[in-house]
Amino acid sequence: MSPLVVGARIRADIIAGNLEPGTKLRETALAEQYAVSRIPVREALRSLEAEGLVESRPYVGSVVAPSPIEDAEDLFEIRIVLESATARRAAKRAAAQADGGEPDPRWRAVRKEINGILDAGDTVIAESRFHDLAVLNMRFHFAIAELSGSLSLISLLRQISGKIEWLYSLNVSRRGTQAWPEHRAILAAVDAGQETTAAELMGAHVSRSRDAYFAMMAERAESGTDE
Amino acid sequence: MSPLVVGARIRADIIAGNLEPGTKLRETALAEQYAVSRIPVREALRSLEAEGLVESRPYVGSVVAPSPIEDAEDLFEIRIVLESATARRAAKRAAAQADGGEPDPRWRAVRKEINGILDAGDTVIAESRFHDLAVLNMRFHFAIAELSGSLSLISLLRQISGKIEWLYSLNVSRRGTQAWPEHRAILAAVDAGQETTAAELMGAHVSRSRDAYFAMMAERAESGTDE
DNA sequence: CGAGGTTAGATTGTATGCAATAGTCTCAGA
DNA sequence: TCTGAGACTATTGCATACAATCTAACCTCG
Repeated sequence: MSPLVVGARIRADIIAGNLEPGTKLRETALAEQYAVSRIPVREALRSLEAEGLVESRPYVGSVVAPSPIEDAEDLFEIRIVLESATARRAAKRAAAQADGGEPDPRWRAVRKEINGILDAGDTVIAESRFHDLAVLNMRFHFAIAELSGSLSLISLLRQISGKIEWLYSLNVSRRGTQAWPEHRAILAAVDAGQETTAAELMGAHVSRSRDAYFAMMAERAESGTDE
Repeated sequence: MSPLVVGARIRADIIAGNLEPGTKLRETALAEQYAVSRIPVREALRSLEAEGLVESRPYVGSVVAPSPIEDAEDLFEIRIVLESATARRAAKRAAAQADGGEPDPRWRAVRKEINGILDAGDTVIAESRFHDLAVLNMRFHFAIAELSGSLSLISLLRQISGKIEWLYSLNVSRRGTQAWPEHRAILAAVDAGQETTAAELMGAHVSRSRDAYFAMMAERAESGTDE
């Protein structure tokens, strides 16, 4: 087990629901579970605390934060604005590079990675592997954020997407299949340097994602088990 | 020197400009500077990394992140949506409590703290202590977020407000004096449980703050020294 | 003279052990 | 029986020590 990945494991356990909100996170227990010492565990907890996934109090300990279900609407609204911004900024940088601005070497690498993501998504859809599609979806959105060149926006996306992912964890959405092709349109606008178009497409894309989420929740609520 | 406060000290040094972007943050040096061991320093760096104030790479180290000046517009836009949400949610909870819902004991404490903040702001304005006003301003906005009862929104505000503060650090804005009375109007809407009014007032409030920021920047740009 | 490998130094990552604190349980007293 | 004070225990906070890794200088070889 790699030691720097402890944080990712705990985060995954929280998002997947293996660790329910309110669960006390004892450092020694986690250290033993992941076969490391308490030090990496503590650092992981600090990161998760900053992400809002756990709550910590000095000399008392850390507990899993309450689920963000109550905040779903607000989180989506913020995400719409945030991701519109990343798309707009990415388009702006694309245009700048086309005009012969400073040729960021990482740009081409990320841009190439996106092609791979999109192709992989097509394959995964053909094989109906929905969980993998969710991962690819996240990677696409983060890659666009990386193209924006703004560390601020990237770190905000990290924080908010963790919670959105948590929202979705209960039941995997099947919207991905229909929404996937929209990514290519967004990317085309980015490549063309069309800032407003890129922002609008991304905003609409995320907005539809939100609508699908709430439609799904409503359906779930009707179908009975509200526990 | 209290040891848990190391993170706050480093953050303050970054925001104040004592540590310029790109500066390498060596753990031993920081530990010596604050008279603690490397452990609390490392935990602080993890938090700052999650906040986007520091960039870290394994076995290489941490450097101060680039200033978010380029992202000012996007950050303000996100903040408008975010803080409108906190105000709306706070108003919603106020109405729920008035209707005899579960009486959160912390609510009254925070609500009382806000009164103190507002009064202190009046005093500070009378004495023209602008730096203290900026601190009180932050505390007001965080207190409203706390009334919203949403940990997700609070942690997002923490992250984004750190960057907004960084934006302002170069030259203290004087808008605070004019904007301060708006806080009472926002609070009144919250207390009355008027969700949409609270959200709109907060949105307009933050929006004017943004306008003031850009006006100030434009003025600075005209007045010559662009470095 | 340049390129590539190699070694030494510095820096980060982790483990162990001890100190400090909070929560709890017990027990005496009213 | 209830209340409060005090010690006890579990857990977190931190310092020291060692291992792993990166970077840069240097040396060798073409």
